[in-house]
Amino acid sequence: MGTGGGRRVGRPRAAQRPDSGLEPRAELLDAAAELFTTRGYAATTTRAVAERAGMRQASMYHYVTGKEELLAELLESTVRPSLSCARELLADDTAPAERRLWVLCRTDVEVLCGGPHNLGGLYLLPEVRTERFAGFHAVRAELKDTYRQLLAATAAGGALAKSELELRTDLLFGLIEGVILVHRSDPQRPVSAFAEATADAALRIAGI
Amino acid sequence: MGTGGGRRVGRPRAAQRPDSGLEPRAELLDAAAELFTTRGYAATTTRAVAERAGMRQASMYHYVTGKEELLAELLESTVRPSLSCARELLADDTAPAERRLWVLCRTDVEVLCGGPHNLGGLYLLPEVRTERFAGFHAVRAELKDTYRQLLAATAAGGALAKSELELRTDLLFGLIEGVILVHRSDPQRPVSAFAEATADAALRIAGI
DNA sequence: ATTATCTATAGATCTATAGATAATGC
DNA sequence: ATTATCTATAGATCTATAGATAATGC
Repeated sequence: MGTGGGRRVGRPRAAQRPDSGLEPRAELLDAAAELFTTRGYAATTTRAVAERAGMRQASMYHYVTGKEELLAELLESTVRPSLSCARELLADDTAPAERRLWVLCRTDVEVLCGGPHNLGGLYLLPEVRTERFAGFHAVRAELKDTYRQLLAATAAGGALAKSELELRTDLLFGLIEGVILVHRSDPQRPVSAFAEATADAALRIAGI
Repeated sequence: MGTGGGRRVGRPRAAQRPDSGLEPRAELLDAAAELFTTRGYAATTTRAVAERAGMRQASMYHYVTGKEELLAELLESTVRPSLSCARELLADDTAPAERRLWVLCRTDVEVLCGGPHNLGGLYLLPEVRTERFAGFHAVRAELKDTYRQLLAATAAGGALAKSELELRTDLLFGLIEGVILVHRSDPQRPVSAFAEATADAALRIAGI
């Protein structure tokens, strides 16, 4: 028997709503993603998250320890697909580095802007800088380092001094992480074309 | 008699501290800038702002109506210098548009990254999207439009179709607004050289 | 019996106001 | 008298826990 449809163990929910088909924890993550990105993390209460997920505030604690856990999981889940794509591209030596860097940029933009919520916006929250999110910072650092290595492997990048390479990596990665700001200014633009245009721009920034 | 030194009317403050030389309202704005950018707007309490400004929580209400007013004023004060610079550059037809656009980018980055606090980071707060900050959105829109006009006045920009021009303006403006993210990744970098490098990158993004 | 949920609530905030107080100014 | 500040606090939250309840499963 699947998740939906069948009778569920436990006291029924007070507010019955159409079955989303998601596990309760996924419902909570989904609700948190929506609220954190639109209202901000600190401004979102546990009550708002729980009610949007279809349960009462207290029931949320059956699945997560609190708001922080939701944010930490959302952050990491946003970087991980990009990171695994980045690792594959770094290992693949059949294509030129310029092309692989372009593909990485495009993929990243598609992930960041393509989802139902602007999850990429979470990177920008000031709260995220704290120690609590060390796990996220670790995967993010590894992703950024892959950008740096791919850039260094290009013809133009290989000729750069170390500090110049770092600067270009920062600019390039900054454009990609900040792309959500650009996306916000015209959400109607089709994501696939937008991702390609941004990848073009990213390579121009990097001086390729 | 100047602001500092002389005896002041009114009950003395409970916690005497070295005179900052600022008016009380400016002390509050300064404290708010620091706290909003580092901890986030929603996460900052009126108490934290007031105490950092050297007064008790309740005393803050003698100068401002609440947190929102502080944020609104900080936002507008960050854009206004850039906007007046932008207007001058738009009117000045002695220099080529390419050069004027470059100068605007450099100035903007210096303003955003040069201050004692990363005020530019406030642009990114989700709370800012609400109606309450319409004044800020108006000046920001005018600044962005100046970027667009300068870009359209360049040789490369003049050749673009309307939608392509909008896209390039969005990318260019997005890099500048998001530059604070890049600055964060290495705050040690000297601002003036960083501003020039970013202006170079901005023009490359725009396809110039 | 086990489970997922509920209701109720203690304790910890946080905001904004009321009213007192300690200066200077006349 | 005027002013800038203070202390105190009411009212409104918000979080996290305790304990009750209504399902299924055996």
